[in-house]
Amino acid sequence: MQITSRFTIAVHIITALDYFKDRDRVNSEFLAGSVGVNPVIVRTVIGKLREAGLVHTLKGSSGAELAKPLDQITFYDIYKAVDSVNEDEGLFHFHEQPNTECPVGRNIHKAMDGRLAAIQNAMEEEMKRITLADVVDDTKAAILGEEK
Amino acid sequence: MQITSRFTIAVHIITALDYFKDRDRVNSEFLAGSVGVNPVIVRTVIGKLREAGLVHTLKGSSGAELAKPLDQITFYDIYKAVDSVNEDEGLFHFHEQPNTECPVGRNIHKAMDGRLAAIQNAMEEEMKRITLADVVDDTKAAILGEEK
DNA sequence: GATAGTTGTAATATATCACGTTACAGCATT
DNA sequence: AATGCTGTAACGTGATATATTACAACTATC
Repeated sequence: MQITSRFTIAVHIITALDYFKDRDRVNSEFLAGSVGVNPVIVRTVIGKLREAGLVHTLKGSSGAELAKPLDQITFYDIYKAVDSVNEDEGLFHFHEQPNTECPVGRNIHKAMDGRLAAIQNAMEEEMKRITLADVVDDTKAAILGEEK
Repeated sequence: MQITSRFTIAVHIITALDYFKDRDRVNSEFLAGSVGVNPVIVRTVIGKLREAGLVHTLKGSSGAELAKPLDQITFYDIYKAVDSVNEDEGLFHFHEQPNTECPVGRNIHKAMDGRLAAIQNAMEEEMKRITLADVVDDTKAAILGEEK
């Protein structure tokens, strides 16, 4: 399994919104051209970012504006915004019908739950350490590095 | 998205193999009854564990024997054994066609790759800290705790 | 050594989900 | 008023996870 590409698409979009912020007509079609997906995908991802309070948009009007400075938007914020993992059930899909008439089946869930949560937490804590400023800075540096 | 239930099924199976090790007829049907899935699923999961060198089995003969002590089998070992995440592409599904004619599209991948790997690594390191002995101990303790 | 039990694995079915695509109402811009 | 854009619904499609049937090859037991 893999975490949905909506996550990397969202990071790509925010990076592009910053990079092209002084250019006009940064609409969903333009962004879709950069990301390489359908414009509807871009609009739905931006919709999720808006719901999460990360960007502001105006219906009928091009583009989107970041709601916070880049260094205050973390990978974790985006990961939550685009529903990367099931909110209710968590990162791990537990088999759904362990047999309650078996002592192991009856107790394995509670023996594992805390540890599965710890693993997911370790991942999420690492995501909180990474900001969009990090990615934008590195992207810009890579672009400058191309010119030789 | 979620990590396949084959992971928790594998942990359940190993726990049951230990718990019921002195009982005969611990075949795939018995295990399937405890886990709550089809016996063929049990046999394929055990097959993955065998390929990874975690258990020994004998074709035509019931059950499986652990190849290592429980405290030397980590969640990470099982996670790798059952192919929980795509080996080649990693935990994150990167959108596949960023536009190479766009400076952002051309550079976003390398600006993100190292950070995505760090997140996956944080998760995997946490998995290496948890052993099957931990889960088996807690499961047995929970079973004993029931008796009152 | 014949019989019954079991594994390993292929083949097929089904459900779910990610992503693509079309369509269009409603709002903004000119 | 005309044009462009967003937000969102609806539907299509391919990939994947899990279930299920079937059976050859092997083991255990009598």
